[in-house]
Amino acid sequence: MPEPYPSVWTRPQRPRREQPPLSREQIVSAAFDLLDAEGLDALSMRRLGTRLNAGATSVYTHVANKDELIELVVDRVYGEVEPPAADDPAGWYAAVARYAHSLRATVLRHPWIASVLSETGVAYLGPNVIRQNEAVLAAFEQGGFSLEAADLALNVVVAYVIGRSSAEAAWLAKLARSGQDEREWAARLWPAAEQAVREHPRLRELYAARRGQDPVAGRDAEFADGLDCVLGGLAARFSGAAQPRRS
Amino acid sequence: MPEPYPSVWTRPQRPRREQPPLSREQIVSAAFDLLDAEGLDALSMRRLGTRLNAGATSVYTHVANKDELIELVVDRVYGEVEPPAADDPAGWYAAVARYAHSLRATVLRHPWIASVLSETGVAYLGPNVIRQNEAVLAAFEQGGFSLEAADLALNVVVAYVIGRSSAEAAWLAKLARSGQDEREWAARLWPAAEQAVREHPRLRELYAARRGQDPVAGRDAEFADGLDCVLGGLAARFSGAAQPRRS
DNA sequence: CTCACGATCCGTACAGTGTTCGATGGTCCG
DNA sequence: CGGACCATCGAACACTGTACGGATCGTGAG
Repeated sequence: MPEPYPSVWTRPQRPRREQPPLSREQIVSAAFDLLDAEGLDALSMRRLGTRLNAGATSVYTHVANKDELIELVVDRVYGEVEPPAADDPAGWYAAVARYAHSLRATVLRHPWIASVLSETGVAYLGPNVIRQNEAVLAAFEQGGFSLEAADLALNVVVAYVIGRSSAEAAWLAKLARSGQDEREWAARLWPAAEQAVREHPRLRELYAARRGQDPVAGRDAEFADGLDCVLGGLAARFSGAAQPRRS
Repeated sequence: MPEPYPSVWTRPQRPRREQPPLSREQIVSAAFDLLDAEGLDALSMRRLGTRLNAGATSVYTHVANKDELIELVVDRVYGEVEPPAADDPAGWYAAVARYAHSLRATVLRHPWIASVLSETGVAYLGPNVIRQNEAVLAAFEQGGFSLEAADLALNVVVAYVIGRSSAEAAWLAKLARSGQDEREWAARLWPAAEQAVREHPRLRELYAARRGQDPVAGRDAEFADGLDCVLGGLAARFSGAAQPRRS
């Protein structure tokens, strides 16, 4: 590569500090956009840098790690979840159900988060996570749960919602990567699936029944149904005054 | 680097095909061992190759992708889970509970799987997964669940178990990476945690109560308790004859 | 027996990755 | 005006997954 003629004219000449140079806030936003637009694989420090009109490694002045960056982004995602309102007049059941739906919707809106939640292990100390957990505990208490029962209930609900929507999000992310429509993909999957369940009558029947149904509506309904079961179980055990069996 | 004197003598001379050269089975086993021993980051195609006394890229003859390799390993992990026995005399509840415990134990035995499950989205077509799902469906049917109810119940249980134990596994994996003891780590985390929940009375009380308790036993008990709630909810809704609310 | 073929293996190479380090140069305080 | 700070960034390091092409093998056909 021929070295450019060195003179005042060829030299980049005052790299102009024109942006409010950089800030953690900005960086997290940019990373967030990048993730939403192109998925987890597309987030590299270099690309993030250039997207900020900054050098590749300038990010490290404001963020120690890529991991740390991701923790920050994860908490920002949690910021989109609507926590249950204190003293929801519709009762704890409806409040928690709304929360669960909001949590799932948020995960599905940012499917890349699935691949990351299991590494952070639900970023325990993020301020948004903490605020929401407190609010959910309050909602359960309002419904007559003891604090220990509320804790147990919170963990059950979160586990269910995250477990379920992570799987859904992984599916959506795979779809997005391959750029195909959901029905199209499902069609291509059918032969393999039918082959795989050939010897398993129950699964075969279920798969056959699901054929040709609207997958989105089906998932929504199944989530709601399952949530109903979970909340029902919690209500039966705790609502009113009871204590959890242990401790 | 000085080129070695080229002659018959310096040339490596018949690289001797001595191993039963390679096989998908072998490769998956080696990857499995590597993952268990050193975690997900330690699995690179090159290291896997050398561990097999094979060249770095020889693996690609038997496996198309790293992703494909991981799918295979995941299904092998599922092979360790004990499916519920058909016609368990203890009843569907106990059978499913045993299955849930086995699933969790398996995940915790191989914590790296947490980071991978959410990308594969529960490797839907792996033979082991399918076999187990069929068995669980059977167990539910034996308990009087309709097939649709059994499907719903299966998904609820799996979501709960995976959601919960993924988070636990992520925690364990982080511990393993840092090489520290669990109590040690917890001690280092305390100040930050207490700071974070300062304004949140419920969480603060819960954290304080947990202080100094055995974390392993606590997690086991909480899992069992939560599982009880979930299964209770399912039983209340379906066991006996009822249908799920939405067909 | 010869020879060609297909499968297998592996060295090399490419385009990337996260992260470290040292130099650069702008900004502000004394 | 001097000097201390500090954000920025280019270059470099040790890796990564994988495509490609040549080498080597077992095997079966002629």
